[in-house]
Amino acid sequence: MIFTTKAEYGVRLLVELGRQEDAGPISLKAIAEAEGLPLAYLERIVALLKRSGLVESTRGAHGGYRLARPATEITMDEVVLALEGAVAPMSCFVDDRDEGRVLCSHAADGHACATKLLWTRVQGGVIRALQQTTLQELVEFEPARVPAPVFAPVGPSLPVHSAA
Amino acid sequence: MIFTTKAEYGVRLLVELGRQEDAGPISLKAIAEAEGLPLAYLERIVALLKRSGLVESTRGAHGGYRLARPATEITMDEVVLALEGAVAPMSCFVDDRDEGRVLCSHAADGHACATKLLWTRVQGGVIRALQQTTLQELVEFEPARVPAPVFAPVGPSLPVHSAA
DNA sequence: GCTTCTCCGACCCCGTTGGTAGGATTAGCC
DNA sequence: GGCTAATCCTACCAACGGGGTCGGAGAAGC
Repeated sequence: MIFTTKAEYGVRLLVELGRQEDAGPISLKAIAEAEGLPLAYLERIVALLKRSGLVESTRGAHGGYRLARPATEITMDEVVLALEGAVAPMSCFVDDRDEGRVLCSHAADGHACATKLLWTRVQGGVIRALQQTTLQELVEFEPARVPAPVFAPVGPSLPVHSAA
Repeated sequence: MIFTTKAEYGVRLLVELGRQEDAGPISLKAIAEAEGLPLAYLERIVALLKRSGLVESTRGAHGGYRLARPATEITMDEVVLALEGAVAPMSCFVDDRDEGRVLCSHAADGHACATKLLWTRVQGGVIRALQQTTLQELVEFEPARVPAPVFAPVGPSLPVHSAA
């Protein structure tokens, strides 16, 4: 599993905010009820989004959350980064920003382990997919409770399937 | 984290086998020592590879493992599938092969949740990366203890770092 | 001052991961 | 036939992180 429920819930939360972008602040309680998610858990999730500057909050009665930027300018790589921390295929990838070298624990003597090539490609694929998706797209994908079209592939046709 | 150590160790094991493709069967003990991995754990991992028909074994003295097919014909999506099970971005993606519909737990009423679009794209990116990488490539990437080339980044520059 | 919110930390359950232990089976070799 | 080197197989275990709850403290509207 690539992502945890933090990413799932967080994205759904943002979609909900994006759907009513110019209404006032929306309370977590409303979102929790609309999406059927546990309120207390959402609190912790939205804190991550706030810390990353993706949402803003108003405290007190009639307070709530709103997007800090228009939905068209929020890409999913920021979102997932805020929610999950790094998007890394392996634990040895967590901190790979030292002059572009990716360190693997077992490759400390300067030679790159073969798996690095693979994980790097995978990571590239994930990040590219995230960067190319904006919050606005997701909002438009499911504007309300309209029965969705038979899932017409938006974007490029995706050969998605476990090969099994 | 996308993959666990099972994938990591399993791939390294296969690379080791691919590196000596036409020698006789190679014992796990030799691989464990060469790669610095726990033997008992490798046993369980290689069992997964065998079950999927990626390696063959010879029991008894001077026995060991060898690739069931040439390294050029082994793609990483098979390998990862064998080692990790399905490659799914979210738990609701585990079994998505019923006439192309992806089921999310909370979207049982026929409407697709917005996040599905995102997870589908991500999954596509991962699977594409895995399919396009063969074992042979990895073997050639690190044929021996030669210091690796400076590792040109695949894809766009990666803003990968933990924000936490 | 009450209510409705956001905020924040502590806590807890539980499945999975990573790894070990110990043995049973198979097969080459003297 | 025995010894030994290997695969096999099952059970067990500790640690960690994910997922979630609880209780309460601040902030702001009415």
